Amino acid sequence: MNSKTQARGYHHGDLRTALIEAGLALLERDGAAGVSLRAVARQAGVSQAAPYAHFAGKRELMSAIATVGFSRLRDLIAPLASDPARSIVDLGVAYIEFAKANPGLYALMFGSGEYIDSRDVQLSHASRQAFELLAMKVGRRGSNAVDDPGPIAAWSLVHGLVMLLMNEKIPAEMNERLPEILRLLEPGIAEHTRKGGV
Amino acid sequence: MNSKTQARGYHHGDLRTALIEAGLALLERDGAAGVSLRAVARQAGVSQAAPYAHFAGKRELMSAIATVGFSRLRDLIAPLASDPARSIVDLGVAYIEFAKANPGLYALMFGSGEYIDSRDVQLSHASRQAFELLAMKVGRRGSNAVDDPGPIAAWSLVHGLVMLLMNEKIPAEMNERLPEILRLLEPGIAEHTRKGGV
DNA sequence: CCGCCAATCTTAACGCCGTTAACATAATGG
DNA sequence: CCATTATGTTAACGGCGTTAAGATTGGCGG
Repeated sequence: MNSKTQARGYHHGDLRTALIEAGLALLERDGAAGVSLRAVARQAGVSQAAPYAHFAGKRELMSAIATVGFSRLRDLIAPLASDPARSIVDLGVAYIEFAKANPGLYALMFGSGEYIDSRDVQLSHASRQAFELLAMKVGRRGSNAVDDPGPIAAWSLVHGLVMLLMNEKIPAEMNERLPEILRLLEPGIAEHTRKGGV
Repeated sequence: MNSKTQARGYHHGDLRTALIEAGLALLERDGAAGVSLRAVARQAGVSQAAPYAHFAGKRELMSAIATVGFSRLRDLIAPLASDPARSIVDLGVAYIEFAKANPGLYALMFGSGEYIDSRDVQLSHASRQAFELLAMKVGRRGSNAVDDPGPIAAWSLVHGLVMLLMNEKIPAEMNERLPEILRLLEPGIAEHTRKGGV
């Protein structure tokens, strides 16, 4: 079915990709706890030690999976970020929907350094790309995203909401009031943009 | 040295407490990955299966540790929340400092359900207490915290900031601009309070 | 076309983990 | 005072990440 997922002989053909896809599948099926190198290898129809030909260890596999997650997030919000008809709140809602649709993946992407290596080059590059899309809409023009408190506040608010909702720290009823919550940041951002903008 | 930490005979005396304290110590020394039931038991000078006399399994121990974390957080912010001279931003800064001083513990408290049981009675009670202190300062009077978007937005913003800083998704230089970022929420909260307040 | 090399994959083993079962010890209270 | 019960021990199970040693194979230089 898939392009190269059919293992035939001794060699797989595209095991690296197959392992990442198997990891993504296990992540959503059984949660992060269900993702083990051995389980991923099993899922890909390969022996337990085979992944070590493509990844130095578990953290590297997990980082690769998280990188795929950031790419998907970027692809999801890119059209919204460049569409002037979409508001900041629209962007936030789409972001939250991505997290709710892929809870295991999202938790991996933003989890502590236990599973992934935050300094992995591919990974931090992918996460920066996603962030800059957000900043394009939120930030004041002419400043680079990393120095601008506006986008950072927006990302933090949205990310915090997602985490607290997912881990049941705030009640699920709040799901329907997300736009209302996100809007609370708008006056502050507007004021800040006016003060510091071009 | 400690009150009852000195194991003497066959029976420990207060093993439950000792295990939680050992877990807290390992959490900060080696990170969440270094906390295993066996390591905790070892640290407490007791056999590998001894913890099962006090906890049903690893998740229950971890939940107990996280509960202690929420109690500490509550004790830290309680005086600030009830002091009218302290602003919302002061509260947020103190919160973030707690997280930075206890990164392993904080990550456990707000981590996914993999290690802890979010529905644990003690745990959710302790986390609610801490949240209500925040709401006392941020929320509009007369509404219960859980229904008020203001406190939820404030908590989300602060929590998101902490997580993104800890996991190196935003640069560490932002540490010095936290008050500036937190202030971005103030206009929105003020407006919202005026509209819906008593 | 052939032979060799490097990449890829396998099996086997190590120590660590969570958990359970069977048993030992000690504190307590009827 | 002795039996019950809470607390602790040792031993074992399967699963995990990782490494070592060897098998298989695709591809490239001759």
